[in-house]
Amino acid sequence: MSVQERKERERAERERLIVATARELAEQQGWDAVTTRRLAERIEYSQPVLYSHFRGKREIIGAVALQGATELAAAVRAATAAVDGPRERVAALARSYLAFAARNPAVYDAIFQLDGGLAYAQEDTPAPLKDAFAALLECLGEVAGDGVDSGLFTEVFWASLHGVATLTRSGRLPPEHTEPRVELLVDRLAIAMV
Amino acid sequence: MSVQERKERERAERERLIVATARELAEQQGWDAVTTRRLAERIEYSQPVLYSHFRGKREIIGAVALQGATELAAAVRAATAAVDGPRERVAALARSYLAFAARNPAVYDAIFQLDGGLAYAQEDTPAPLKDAFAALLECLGEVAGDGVDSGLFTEVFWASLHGVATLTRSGRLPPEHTEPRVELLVDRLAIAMV
DNA sequence: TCTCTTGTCTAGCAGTGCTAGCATCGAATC
DNA sequence: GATTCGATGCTAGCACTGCTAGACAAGAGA
Repeated sequence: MSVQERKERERAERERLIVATARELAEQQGWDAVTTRRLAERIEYSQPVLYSHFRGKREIIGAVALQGATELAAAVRAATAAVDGPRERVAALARSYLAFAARNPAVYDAIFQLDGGLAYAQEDTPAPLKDAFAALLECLGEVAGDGVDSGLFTEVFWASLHGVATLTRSGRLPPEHTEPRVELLVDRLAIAMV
Repeated sequence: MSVQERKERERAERERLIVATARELAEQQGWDAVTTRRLAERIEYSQPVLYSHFRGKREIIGAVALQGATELAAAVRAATAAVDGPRERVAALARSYLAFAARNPAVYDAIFQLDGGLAYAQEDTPAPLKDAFAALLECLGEVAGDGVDSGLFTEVFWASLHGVATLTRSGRLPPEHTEPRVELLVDRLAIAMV
């Protein structure tokens, strides 16, 4: 019994190591550099060990995405919690979202650009993803404005942030004017109700 | 002299064939399926021929992107030209943009997601890309509102559309409510001046 | 007709994700 | 303590990727 428990513990520990290493490697050199060979070498096991934990590279990306979604939700909640006034709260949300994307580009890609084999916007969507959307909704719901569904509003605001984040990072938007872009988005989209 | 001209003509024709075939293959089976071997087979030449026209796969993607940007600019201009009123013009622009992205997903990716080795938002940005942005600016500039730079406004509106387009296609946004999302974006962002 | 450039092909490199099958280690039994 | 035997990680290899060196043939010009 105790032997089996120890083995399971060690297995779980190794799985964490794989995910952490994949994430680290992706942030350092991009997802293209995360090959099964390199990853296996870094965790000091052979390639087939990876496949005893994950079905393939896609699932590893998915695992990083779930971890990242949890952190993104926490970051957004932390950034908005102490802010007074709906307008300023939304501005804080936008800034923290873009800061997360800029600081963790590989993780952001895992969540929102790459195929990690995860279900989005469905019943069987993993909890961390649902919760990340919920974190946005909590703050954005109060500025949707009369007659506008808070879910729809959250989707649109989120999509706008996503567009700014991805276009900026790929060099399609010059990075200088991010702050006025955020101001414009918040001023126009958010309707602070009394 | 005439011989050389004929050869140049044939070369240019083959280059068009490569780009068209790459695009077709990408739309049919996704960019992952566009391998140099498959592409070479489809154009009925060997792989090295591709490298006598382009430095590599990246440049082929870039060529598809430039072609697509030209078409996108034309589509947006065609959709907005005959529409009366700034508000409705902007709505037409948004719908035509999203329709282009939905109808040509591989081309859209080549322009806005993949690395085609092109310079964006700089002096040496290729003309088709500059012109596509100009097409957006022509229409969006008139609804930027007082005191807001039309370039900045165009960037933000474009980023929002880009977010909706990409998140919808990757399944992260449910595809059903695209129209109300567009309505919301247009109503909130665009300020129709008198 | 012969030469020589130009252009295309075959073959191969180093890398990718993934897997079959062998070897070894260690827990459980006698 | 010796022995079985299942779990587990390894080596080696598959079919594929982007890309390139070098052989070879076709055709223009003398």
